[in-house]
Amino acid sequence: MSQQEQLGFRALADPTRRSILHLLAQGDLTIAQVAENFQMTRAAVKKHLSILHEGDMICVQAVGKTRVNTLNPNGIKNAASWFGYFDAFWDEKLATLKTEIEKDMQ
Amino acid sequence: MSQQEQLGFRALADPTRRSILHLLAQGDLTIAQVAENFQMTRAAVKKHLSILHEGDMICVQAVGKTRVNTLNPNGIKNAASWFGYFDAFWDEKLATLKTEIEKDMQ
DNA sequence: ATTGATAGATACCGAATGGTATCATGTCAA
DNA sequence: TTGACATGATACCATTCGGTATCTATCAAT
Repeated sequence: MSQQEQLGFRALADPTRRSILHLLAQGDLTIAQVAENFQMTRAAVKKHLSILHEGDMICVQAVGKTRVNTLNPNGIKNAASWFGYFDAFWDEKLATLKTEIEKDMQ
Repeated sequence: MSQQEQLGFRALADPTRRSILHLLAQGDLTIAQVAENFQMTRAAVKKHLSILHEGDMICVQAVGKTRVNTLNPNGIKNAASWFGYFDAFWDEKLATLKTEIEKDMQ
C-alpha cells in the first residue's frame, strides 16, 4: 500500500468531496464557486479541497486573486485502478456468489 | 449519493480493510485466519470485517463454530462503478492536463 | 492609501474512527 | 455436561475528522 493510494482513498471517503469531484467534472471552479453549492462555510470547503489536492484528485492553479480548482484525471484513474486487482478473481467468484449470498442471509 | 455508496467508500478508506480484501481475493478465510495476517487483536480485525460487511464488500457464512469471510464481487464492482461518472470527461481533460499540472507547480 | 473581495491559517468543538481489554455466547467434542 | 475454542459484544481510550469562528494576507480598483 502506497501513501499516495491511502491519500486518494481518504479523499474519496467523504460524500461532500465525491460531490465536489462530480461538480468539477462539469467545469473548473474557484473555492468560492464550489462553496456556493454546499451549505457549509467556505473554510470547510477549502479543507475538503485541500484533502482532494493531497489525494491528487484535483489541481489548483492561481488565476489573479482566485484559485481555480481543476479535476485531475490521473489521480482519479489511479484510484480506480486499485479495483483492477480483483479482475482475475471475479469470474470465478461470480459463479458461486448466489449460493454465498443465500448463506449470508441466515 | 446513496447510503450504500457511502458505506462502501467508508469501508475502503482504511488500508487494513483494503488489505483484507486483497487477502480474501486469494481465498476465503475465517476471522482468526484473517487476524493472523495483521499485528492487531482479533477484535480489531473483527471490527474491520464488520465494516467491510456493512459496505457489502464481503459475505459472511457460518461454518460450524467459525465464520468464513468471502469476497463480494458485487459490492466491489459497485464501488468501482462510481468512477464511471468521469468517463465522459476524461478525454477532454487529458488533452489539457499537462498544462494544468505545470501551473499547479507554481 | 483605503477599501472590499478572495483566500490562507489557526484554534477549537463534537462526533466518528481505530484500537485494546474484557466478558458473554455458542458450538463442537469427549 | 463439561471444557475448549472461535466468535460476539461492550466499555473505554487516543486520534482523526468534519465543521465553525476568527484572524491575517493578498490583490484589485477607486
